[in-house]
Amino acid sequence: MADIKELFKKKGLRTTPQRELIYRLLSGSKAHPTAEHVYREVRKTFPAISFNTVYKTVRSLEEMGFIQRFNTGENIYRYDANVSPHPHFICLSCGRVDDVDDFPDDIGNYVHMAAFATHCEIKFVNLHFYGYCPECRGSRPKTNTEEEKRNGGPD
Amino acid sequence: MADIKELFKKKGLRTTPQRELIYRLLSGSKAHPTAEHVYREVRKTFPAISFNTVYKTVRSLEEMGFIQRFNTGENIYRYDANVSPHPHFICLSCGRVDDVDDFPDDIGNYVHMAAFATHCEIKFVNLHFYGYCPECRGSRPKTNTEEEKRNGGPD
DNA sequence: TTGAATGCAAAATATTTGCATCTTC
DNA sequence: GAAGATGCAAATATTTTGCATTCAA
Repeated sequence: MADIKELFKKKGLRTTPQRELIYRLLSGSKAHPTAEHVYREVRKTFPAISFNTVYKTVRSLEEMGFIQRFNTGENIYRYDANVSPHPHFICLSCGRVDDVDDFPDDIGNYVHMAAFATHCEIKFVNLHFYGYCPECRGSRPKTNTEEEKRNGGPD
Repeated sequence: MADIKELFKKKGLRTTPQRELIYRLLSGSKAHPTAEHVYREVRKTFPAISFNTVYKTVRSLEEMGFIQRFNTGENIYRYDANVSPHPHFICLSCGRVDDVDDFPDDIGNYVHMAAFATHCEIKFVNLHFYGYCPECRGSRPKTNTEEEKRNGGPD
């Protein structure tokens, strides 16, 4: 990876120890943390940091294209230093959010299909899968609530 | 459409005038309204209805599979009486949320692809496209902020 | 009549803004 | 030294819960 200081400079962002650590943490994580998660992690190094600083930092990192922000449907923003288009898996039981690296399609191509179908200018795409991870599959409630929900409604 | 009263009964929901109207409004709308939108609409018929009733009603309609809830990334839940899997388009300028009816793929099939790739039990999928609708395309800011964001970051 | 639905109010959760102080450039 | 970043606090927006009253079955 190129020098962080240089990358920041190119985008007009000053390099502060807090900001550098926040970006490093996000770059080194595949957990798709929320601002709160990042805050808790950064405090191990900067105990005096405020949530507000973390929040504003991830916002500017996102605005400058260093990370992407998305929402899995739990009404909490999550951040991802992997800015290339890729699907996510969200476990309905434990809430983990994983990258889906082996999805056979390049979902970047969906953008063109959607542009053709909608006559809109498509900028980016989100593809989210919901279900149960192997760890949760065994222990989740017997009633397939989610499936029933989807299939039991009127048509 | 089958008799609403019967549909509700099948799911153990009582039929109240408010609930019936809320479901009718959602069934007749392609606008993917928020709870607040529904509230404002229902008040035209029931001026005394509380937001809370609307909120609880859409929640139970969702739990019973009559509608689906999703989040486009603006941290507001939206509701859709079309419970079959279909992509959505979100305009980054005016915020409208449209169905993408002519998307060539049956995105229900993505569920199987994701199950194979993730080794998880996939229950449903969300596919969201972000961009500019024809009405907003001309009037949006000259700087392609969103695109720059996506392409200008580090790799 | 009885449990569910409604209406009102308040709590909880997360995001966002204001401003004084400090730091990077 | 000036513009941007940080830290503290409070405002905002939405979702969610509690409870007394009303209503559908």
